[in-house]
Amino acid sequence: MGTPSDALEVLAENYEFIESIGPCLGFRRAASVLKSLPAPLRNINDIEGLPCLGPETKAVIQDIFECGSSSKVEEVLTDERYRTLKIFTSVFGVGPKTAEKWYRRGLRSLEQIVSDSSIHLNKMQIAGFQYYEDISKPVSKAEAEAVGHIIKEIAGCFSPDVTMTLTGGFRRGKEFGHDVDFLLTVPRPGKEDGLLPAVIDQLRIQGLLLYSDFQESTFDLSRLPNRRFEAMDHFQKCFLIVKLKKEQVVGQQAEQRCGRDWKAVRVDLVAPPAERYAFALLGWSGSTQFERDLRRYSRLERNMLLDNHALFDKTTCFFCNKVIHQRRIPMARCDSTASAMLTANQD
DNA sequence: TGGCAATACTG
DNA sequence: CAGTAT
DNA sequence: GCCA
Repeated sequence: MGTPSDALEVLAENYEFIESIGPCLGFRRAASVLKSLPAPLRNINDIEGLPCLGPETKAVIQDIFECGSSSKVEEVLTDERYRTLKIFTSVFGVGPKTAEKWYRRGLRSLEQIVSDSSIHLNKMQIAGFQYYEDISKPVSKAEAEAVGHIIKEIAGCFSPDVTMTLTGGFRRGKEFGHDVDFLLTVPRPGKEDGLLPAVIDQLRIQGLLLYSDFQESTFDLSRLPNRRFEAMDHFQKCFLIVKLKKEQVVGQQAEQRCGRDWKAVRVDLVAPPAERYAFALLGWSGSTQFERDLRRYSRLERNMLLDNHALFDKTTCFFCNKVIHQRRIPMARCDSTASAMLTANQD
């Protein structure tokens, strides 16, 4: 669409495709700032005083106000290379490098890719093509909740006191997403270890598991400036594609005769130790741009290192653990607080 | 003019 | 290590 | 591309 932030995102994506990371980030931040505004821009003067909006982004926004579109953006949108890379990178497992490689070989469509026997796809890309129709469609909130019921049911069998939280875009209030993210925790320390393998096994047994990539991620504290805690923390996650039966989705009729009664959905599950829940929640709530800016702010402005597990103070060489005594803060207030200094937590 | 989030897995 | 994922 |  023709909103200024969409236009800036197009330019950001184009710079990503030509592997020009700087301008890409510049346009991404600018787009995020516009989305963080309480009300849409009325005219070009409204950008006065906003961060991350310099001469280049201003010109684009001005063009949109004056002409209804920006010629630079329109040019990108009609560019064959941009259009092709956009299609290629829309496949799960295909990034800018692979897309570029295919483009250079003269390939222009997904049909050409799948029918080219000299192309060797990895496991992720095979799943990406196999379920492309489904997983490239947006996931509705109702679908996300239906997936939630399935996972919660299974996880509850493993451990009745499991808690499950919908994160990602849906936690930020979005009505649609490209995947569904859940955080799972059990109060008993160490008990979370077997959780995801058990969930994955059960999904497989029920015939609902279409793709699974399980990751045992180890958080190595000894790598930090502080070598006093030699502890290793871990933190499991998995990237899945699951079969969601349409009858499980509230307010949706299984359409008979023509076609399947299910849809493939991308699902990410994360199982941190209860003690790490706050950091995991922060890290998995997004948006991508918000997470980047938060980490950059931690490091550059506060001399701290933030990741999905912890916040480390480089000045005192201590981990900041106060925040694990969680307070319930509405997302909206988190966002506005943070976006006062950072760019926004919107997509 | 340098720097742009940070980390884990696959092949 | 390069590439993709989050 | 924007900023420190």
